[in-house]
Amino acid sequence: MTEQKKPDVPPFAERSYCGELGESNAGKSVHLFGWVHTVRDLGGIIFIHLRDVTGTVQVVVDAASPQALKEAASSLKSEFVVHALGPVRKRAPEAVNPSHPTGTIEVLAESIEVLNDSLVPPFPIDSPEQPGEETRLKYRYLDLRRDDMQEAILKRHTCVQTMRRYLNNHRFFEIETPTLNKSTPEGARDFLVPSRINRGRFYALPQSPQLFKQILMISGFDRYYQIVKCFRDEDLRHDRQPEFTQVDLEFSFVTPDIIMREVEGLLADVVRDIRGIDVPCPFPRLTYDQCMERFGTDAPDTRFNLELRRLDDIFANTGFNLFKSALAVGGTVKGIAVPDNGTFSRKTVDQLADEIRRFGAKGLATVRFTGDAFDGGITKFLGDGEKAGLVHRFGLSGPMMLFLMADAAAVVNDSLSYLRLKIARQQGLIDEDALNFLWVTDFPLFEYDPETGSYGAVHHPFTAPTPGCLETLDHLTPENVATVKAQAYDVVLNGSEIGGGSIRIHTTGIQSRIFSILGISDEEANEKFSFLLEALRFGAPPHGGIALGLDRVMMLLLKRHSIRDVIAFPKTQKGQCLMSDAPSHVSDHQLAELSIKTVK
RNA sequence: GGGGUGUUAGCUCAGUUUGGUUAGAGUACCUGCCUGUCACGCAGGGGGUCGCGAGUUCGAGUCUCGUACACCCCGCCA
Repeated sequence: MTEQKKPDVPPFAERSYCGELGESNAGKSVHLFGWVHTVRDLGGIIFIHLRDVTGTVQVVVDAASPQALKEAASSLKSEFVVHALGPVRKRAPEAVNPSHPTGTIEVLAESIEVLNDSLVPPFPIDSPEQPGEETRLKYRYLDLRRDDMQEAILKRHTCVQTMRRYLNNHRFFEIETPTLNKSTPEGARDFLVPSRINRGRFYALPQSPQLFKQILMISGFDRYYQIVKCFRDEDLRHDRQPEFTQVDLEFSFVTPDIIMREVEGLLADVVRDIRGIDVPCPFPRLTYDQCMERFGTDAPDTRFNLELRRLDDIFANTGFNLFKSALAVGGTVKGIAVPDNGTFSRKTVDQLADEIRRFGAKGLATVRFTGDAFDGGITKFLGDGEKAGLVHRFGLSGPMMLFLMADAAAVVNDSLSYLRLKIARQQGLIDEDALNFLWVTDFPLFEYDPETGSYGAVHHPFTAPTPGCLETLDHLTPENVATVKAQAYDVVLNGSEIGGGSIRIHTTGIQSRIFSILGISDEEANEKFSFLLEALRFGAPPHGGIALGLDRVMMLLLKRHSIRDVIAFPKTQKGQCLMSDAPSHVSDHQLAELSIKTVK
């Protein structure tokens, strides 16, 4: 409507950013390009909050403005893309908004040009309230405009920049590995990609660049890293997507200790840049066996206590039949003691007992310690020696509620570790600002499957045993298998595994022995890993590495509840992208080219 | 493969226990008013396949069965 002469192309090169304006810019005329965040039309005066990637700033069209400008301003709607031009000015003291980063200034509009209009957005961009997951994923481009998503994506950028800087400074080389690779039946299910040129053959997307990074060590690039997508076709969880990002590291001439120190330095830098706090290094370390004993899990949350205590000895001669029979068949008795804050009614305890049935738990015994005596629950089954044992084992002094279980070790550990976390949350024992890193070391090398009578690799088949366990390999039994430890380590943050790695086998002799224990024949090994096995014969250096889950690290550092909230374009639990509608059907022509027929 | 929660206006949610008049609220949207707002305010207005499909019933948002989708969990994830 205005007759002002405008250049064909707005002066993008002279752009200023909304969120970077401050009192030091007062008097300067600025060109702003951004989205209309809010419009407040008071009649004679109109306030517009304009938003770009740096934040928002108030643009004001005051009563003295030309009528055309006032009309243009009052016709603005949410999410219109505009070019605003005008001088920055300090606000009057009574007009300052201290809760806003740019609240001390505003831009007095001299012109406002609509570069593009917008439909009414399906949900508000300016509200901290999140729409439903489905709506957010369908309109992901709008969801990503919201403040918390902008923060997540930008901090993720900061995180990878920090990591690259650290790794570059520590003599790591960033090297790419193939995405189209060979399928290996071990581990997770592969995503397959049909080959057009090679009819009937398939590539697999990498579950991790494991073999290639080992090959790079053999090639002499003695420190490698890659921030890389990995793919696993398994069911999704809040912390598992079919494609996810690993920070993948591999070192030559290395001990677990060297790797752990480097990862500690890397994560400490990231935490400093993302959260602005210093993480104490080195991180605490626990062995796998210690973890299972004290927490019932290999990824314990150490932000609170409520540790598990083994009670087998106390109940060795118990008259309580449930415990007696569990111990008789090789089970274990463990328990946790929780401050009794009066919330443990019969109903809440029954509810907890019900929740652990998913782990196979058949029951949950409780007993209350009042401060000087036991009361309720299984009190009547407890002898004096057992009572004294419990007081001593748990260090009971004040009122406590004891949760006791007798069952197979796995059931007891799964159930009690779940209860430990659940009760800690209920009682508010967890400091949500804390970042408790932990190394878990000395994992078992193998796991025994009684159903098939075979051994499997806990980490992967290239993991080196600890030197002291080599002899046991020659007479391995289901009884002593747990004593064979791997040079493998996980890094845990607040009860979530955020990374894991190992020292690799670098000689063919040991590798063959491991394959044979795993029931992998020479032919099979050659068919699957021949290039690695052959490469090991050409002067493979001692090497090892680790991979960190970038999505999980970001989720935890930003206190989000799902890795979906730190991934720009995540998939739903059924593996679909609600925005692009992947996966989709393809044409018969495409299938024919690939020599593929689908079955109903 | 299994268990659980949810699905009502564009969005966030009440209403479902105990079936019963025309299904509500906040917000967003539209119209008008408003000269310092920043969750602007005031007045008015439009907006519903109660996820979908069957069934029970005189009558279903509400009860039953099936089903779709989203989320959480078990299995799975070297």
